[in-house]
Amino acid sequence: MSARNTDTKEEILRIGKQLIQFYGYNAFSYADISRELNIKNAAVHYHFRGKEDLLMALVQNYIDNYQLLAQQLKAAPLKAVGKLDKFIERYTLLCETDSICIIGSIASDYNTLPDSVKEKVTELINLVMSLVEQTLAEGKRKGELVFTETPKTQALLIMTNLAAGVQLARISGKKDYEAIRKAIIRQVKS
Amino acid sequence: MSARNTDTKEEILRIGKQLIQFYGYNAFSYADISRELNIKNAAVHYHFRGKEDLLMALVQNYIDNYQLLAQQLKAAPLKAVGKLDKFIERYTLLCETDSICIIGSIASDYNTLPDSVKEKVTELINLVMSLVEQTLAEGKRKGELVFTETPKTQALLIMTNLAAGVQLARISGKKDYEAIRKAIIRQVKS
DNA sequence: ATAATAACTTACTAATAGGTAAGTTTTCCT
DNA sequence: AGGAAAACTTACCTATTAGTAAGTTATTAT
Repeated sequence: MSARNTDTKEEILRIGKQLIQFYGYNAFSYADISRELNIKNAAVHYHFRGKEDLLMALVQNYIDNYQLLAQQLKAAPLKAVGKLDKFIERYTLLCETDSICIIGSIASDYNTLPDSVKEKVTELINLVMSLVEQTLAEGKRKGELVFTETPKTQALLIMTNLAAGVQLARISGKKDYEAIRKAIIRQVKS
Repeated sequence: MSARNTDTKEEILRIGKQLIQFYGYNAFSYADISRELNIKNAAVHYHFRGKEDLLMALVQNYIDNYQLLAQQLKAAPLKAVGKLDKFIERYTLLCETDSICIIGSIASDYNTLPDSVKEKVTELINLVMSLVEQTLAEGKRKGELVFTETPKTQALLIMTNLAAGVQLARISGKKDYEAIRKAIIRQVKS
């Protein structure tokens, strides 16, 4: 309750995030959100004019979040493998709640989305990709990581392993995800 | 078969396949199918009682198709890389129509599906995974392929690269997919 | 030729979707 | 204390969804 509750907006984003990662964008409704928060449907529309706006805000939220992670990793006294681990950990957490990453979720519904969202998603992907790529490049330069592909390509391989890894885990179990996770590290370490 | 049209059922499956790979399971309706085929909504229900039954048939269709591919590859006078290429080619084709693989599409909507479908999808994944795994194992045994992971893990890596590769291509373009495709081959060749 | 049946169409449901306009309550600011 | 503005609720609306029952037309088998 904002004038009743100060953070309904953030709560909506929180639930929205959960729903899109668990069910997918086209499989949840404003009713799902309002039910969960014990508010009315129109209250959700008050904070986010339409579903498109909610998704937009959600993607922006992820952008902010990954920008923060990028900063933290830059400042952190961690080796490249440690930084990579920090990144991978996010996917491991998703996996534990049978959720998938928002990029994969949105990619699957991509052809049903308005252009505005598509552009924001491109922004998110570019950010995430360059974060991984730079971590890999830096690690290689410092001799902490070893791989033969370009950092960009290696980043693509890792990202796709993770994104589809959490998707696969839903169906064939978490062991497969764990095998993937360990293999990713092995491929750039050694 | 059909009084008016002999292959309406197969046409429905064809369109259904396209729709699920382009829009996703929760984003298409029987109306989309009937519009495309110039038949009425109820005609689709005549052939497939409900959307669940259609999806079920669709997944079974893929199972049949991959079983056929498995047989063809077994009989084909191809080296392991060639067999792998045949497999990868399917994803490359998907990519060209901005479509994604059915496994990734279903994985994204997985938590909205009935148990019956979930089981069939597991069957499909097991089939596809073992096809790749066996191709890799055989290639390694014959000295045609070189990789350090177990065939099972290497198959997981390749499958996730491809599944998420076509998803990513929707957003960030086909060049990224091509980079992934080439890297997959490099990783097991030489 | 006809009866059975397969393949439909017509004409409906009931439920849910996303969304809006107008009114009400709460909080904030002066 | 008294607005103004923010944060809602109430009460709708229209479109679409999956789905069904009953009737119609075409095909097939006898």
